[in-house]
Amino acid sequence: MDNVNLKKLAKELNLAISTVSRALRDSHEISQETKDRVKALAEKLGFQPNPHASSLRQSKSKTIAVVIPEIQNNFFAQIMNGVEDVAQQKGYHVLIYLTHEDYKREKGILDLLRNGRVDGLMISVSNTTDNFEHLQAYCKAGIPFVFFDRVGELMEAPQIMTDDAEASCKATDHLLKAGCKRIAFLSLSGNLSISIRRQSGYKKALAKYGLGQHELIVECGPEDESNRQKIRELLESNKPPDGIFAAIEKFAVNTYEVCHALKIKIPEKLKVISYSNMAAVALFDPPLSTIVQPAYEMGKQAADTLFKIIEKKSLLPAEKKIVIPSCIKERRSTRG
Amino acid sequence: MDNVNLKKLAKELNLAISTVSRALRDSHEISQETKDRVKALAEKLGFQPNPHASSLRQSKSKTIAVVIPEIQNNFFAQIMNGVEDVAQQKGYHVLIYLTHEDYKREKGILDLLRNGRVDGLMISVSNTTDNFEHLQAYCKAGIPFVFFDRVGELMEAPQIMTDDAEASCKATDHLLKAGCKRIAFLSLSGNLSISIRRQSGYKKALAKYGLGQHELIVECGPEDESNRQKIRELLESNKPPDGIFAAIEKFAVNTYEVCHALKIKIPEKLKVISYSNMAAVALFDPPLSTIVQPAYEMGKQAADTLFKIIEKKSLLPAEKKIVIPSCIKERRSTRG
DNA sequence: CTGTTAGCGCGTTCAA
DNA sequence: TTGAACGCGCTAACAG
Repeated sequence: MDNVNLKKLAKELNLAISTVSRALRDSHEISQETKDRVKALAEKLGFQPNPHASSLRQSKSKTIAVVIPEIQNNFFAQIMNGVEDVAQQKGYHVLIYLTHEDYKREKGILDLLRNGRVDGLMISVSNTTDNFEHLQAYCKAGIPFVFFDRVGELMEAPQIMTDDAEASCKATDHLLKAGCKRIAFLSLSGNLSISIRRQSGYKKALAKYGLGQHELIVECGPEDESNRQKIRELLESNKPPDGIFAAIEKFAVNTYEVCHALKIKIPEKLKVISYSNMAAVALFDPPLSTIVQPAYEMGKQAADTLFKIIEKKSLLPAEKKIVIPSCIKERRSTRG
Repeated sequence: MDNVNLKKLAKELNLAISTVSRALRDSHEISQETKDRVKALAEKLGFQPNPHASSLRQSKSKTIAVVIPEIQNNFFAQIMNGVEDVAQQKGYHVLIYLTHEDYKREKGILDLLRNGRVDGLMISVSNTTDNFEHLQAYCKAGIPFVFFDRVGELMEAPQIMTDDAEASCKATDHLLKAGCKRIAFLSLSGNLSISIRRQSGYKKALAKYGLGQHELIVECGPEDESNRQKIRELLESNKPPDGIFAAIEKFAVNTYEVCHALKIKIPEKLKVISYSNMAAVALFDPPLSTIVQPAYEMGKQAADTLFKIIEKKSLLPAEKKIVIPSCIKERRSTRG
């Protein structure tokens, strides 16, 4: 079994447990010879210190948690990639939790993480989360945590996000320059700060062109069929839009599905642009113009920031709110 | 801080620590009145037992690990989804580790997991893994673990996989029926059992049509540019294939990229089918025919099986090797 | 340089 | 029905 522990090593070597412990941790107060003997045996028996014992002793778990709405979305997958890279390099372990956009689940998960299981956590909140009480507790207790992408703007915790308003403004501007007169914005329902910022960018661009009265916002959600229904109604109305800006990838896919079904030509009849991190959008019919978020980079930054807090390094004001720009990738779906 | 522990509760209530402990675990030897008092205070103070202490005490971590090659692949994302659902329901935590198809990394991760950090683990091995010594150790130690998809066929551990040979045979057959005479198979390099089984299905179908001498196997890897290079050479050779069967999604994407660049018409000049779990392939130009693996189901099954072992339930022989069928989704890329 | 001792917080004896 | 005491495996303070 796995009962190869310090006690066993100590007995085998006729040393005290603490000596073995120190030898393995390269303490300067142990002779080289002893170190060598200890390490040789540890290697031979494949010794691995029991993590729970050392966590208990040091109040340090060498583990962080990542709480995200879903994983079947390239954006969050890339985030995980970035986080895992940093964590693996730091010798940390990563717990993953999915909220499925459900506030209750999110709260339940956070409750479980309040007693030392992890040294810190990063979260992108669910779209049904409309209060932050479950997170306030962490703030007060001084437990390290950071927000990324879907942040709690009014909270003290560090936030890693993208320039949603600016990018959305540019995307809308791009549609307008491509000739659109009536642009619909497919928004993620709920009161997430990113939704609000993306909407505001959209509105700002319209206003700039004097089209403020043509705002057309459709709230979509996690269910494909319901989204398609809404989009179909929109496109079959007597004043259909000639451009669609989808706040998340899923809604662009739903739009394409409806257009294919209704034989609506993109970009001739309808131009489409969307937030998305999927590389394969370049192979869509037609290739989809996208706003690409630097997801991997965000994951890394979020992890780096979290580790800085964990290691009690003080954060500069500029490090408490990191905004990384997204970039627009123009493709055929918005060709003028 | 988080020092709300048994001791604190006990002091506050004028009870012994052990009494509080038992009350919270609903021991039958505690009076209802005491239980109520204890639970009320625990609730009020938001008590959460220290997980490291109980793990240490009970040699049970309530945590499992999932080791996968990458997360930025819909198949593995769906696997995670299935696993996480089961785990969350069972009150377990999920650690995620990415090997990036690197044997060394895989071995390093497994070494870290050998001493009680997790109660069990599931793994889909990297394609550079050609020996299973790092896993044999688990077998011998009797630590619960299961393989899924990329399994170690010769090992004792339970395996959850799909009918690779049959599905690949059917996919090749489908290409042949669509009129292909010369089909190339884009194989994942390395000696994974899934690669071998997928190849064998491909070969079997060719043999059935008396085309055994036309086998055309191209080994691809994780690097896009190198894959595109190989595919370009293949398609520009003097005897180019009229059908391509991609063993993994990535290679189909690479094929499409090359075809778009070379203006090779799919399906007129070249028919393409691929393993893939991406829903958006239906929006490709042209829509891509795919072999879809029941990834979410596999993740659930793998987790279920793992928990059965963890809970010391004996496994029926039929549960030690679970094969779930994939299904073929025909789309325009293979139209005859 | 090495050994002895004392907890970390919990669950589980054994006693009362 | 409750309490006192022990130990899971490890690290750190204190001796020598």
